[in-house]
Amino acid sequence: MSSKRSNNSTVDRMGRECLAMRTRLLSRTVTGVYDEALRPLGITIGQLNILAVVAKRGPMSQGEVAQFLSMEKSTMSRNVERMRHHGWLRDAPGGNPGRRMPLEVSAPGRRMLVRAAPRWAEAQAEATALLGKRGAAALHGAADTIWAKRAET
Amino acid sequence: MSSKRSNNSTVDRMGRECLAMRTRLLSRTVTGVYDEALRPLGITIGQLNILAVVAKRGPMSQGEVAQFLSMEKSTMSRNVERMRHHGWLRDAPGGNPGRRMPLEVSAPGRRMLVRAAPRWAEAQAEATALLGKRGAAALHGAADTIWAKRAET
DNA sequence: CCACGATCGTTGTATATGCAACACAGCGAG
DNA sequence: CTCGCTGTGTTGCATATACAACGATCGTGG
Repeated sequence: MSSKRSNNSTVDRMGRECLAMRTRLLSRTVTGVYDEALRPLGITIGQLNILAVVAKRGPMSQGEVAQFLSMEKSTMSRNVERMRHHGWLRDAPGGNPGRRMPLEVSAPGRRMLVRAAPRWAEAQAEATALLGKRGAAALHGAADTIWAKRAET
Repeated sequence: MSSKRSNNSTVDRMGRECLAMRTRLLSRTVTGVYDEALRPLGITIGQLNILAVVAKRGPMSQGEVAQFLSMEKSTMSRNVERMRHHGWLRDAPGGNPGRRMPLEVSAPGRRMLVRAAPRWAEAQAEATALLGKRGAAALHGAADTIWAKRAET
């Protein structure tokens, strides 16, 4: 009977304290804020992040972008495919097929960055307000912790 | 020229401070910890959360579960469909077709909860270690904040 | 020169997520 | 009673994510 009670309390904790449930709630909510702000431009926040990274750091292969953002290479592959079709990314000179293919931001991609910047800033402000300044700061800290641990590998 | 510099610095912030990028990194990482622990059982952390909620709170419609977990009704619909096929959830008596259909956890569902409980606890401990106790606590707080705001609506 | 291993990117399959449109049943106004 | 509204769930479509298997290429050892 005590084991049954113990099981029940674990089930209770699963429905109330689960960190996966909570991180996913945060991710859904925050992503929604940005995607709603960016929807008129036809770009998602994930794609905008990739665009900003490549714009800032210069030509890099999609594998390097994936490692920098801690994303799966297959997710990155499909994102790059869509962004190529939109004309925001293109091959940079210097790549060999089957080998590392450096990417760079094209002129339409730079225009998109310029148009998206104010909307991103609004969304960032809204998300910060939603989480509270303390919550937002804590989230930055937690992400930095993860980032550092993933960089070790 | 100052406007150009201002644009560049916004692009820089987009690639470094974006809250969506960070919440999604956290979500991917933490979800991976749980899903890896649960993979031998053939259940995902999202489905386990639903199972735990229904087990704890008794028969409820999928709409109620969706509202409780702040999930889209379509996401819930497809999850419930899969969980029905696995035999973990079934219709509870008292529903009318086209109207609210209460769900309950079946015997196989309860067995799954029992088998998953220790693995969930391990994953919870691993995720807490990954985030650090302070990070985990901050994440709980941030999720509570969001939860409260979503409940208002 | 060739076979092997390492690296990089793609593709198949499955789940998660969101928005929009739809189907369906009950309820209330006229 | 019928029409239209509301609440509930499903489905179409698109993106995000992960894992596994594959294909292509380069470098190296033989």
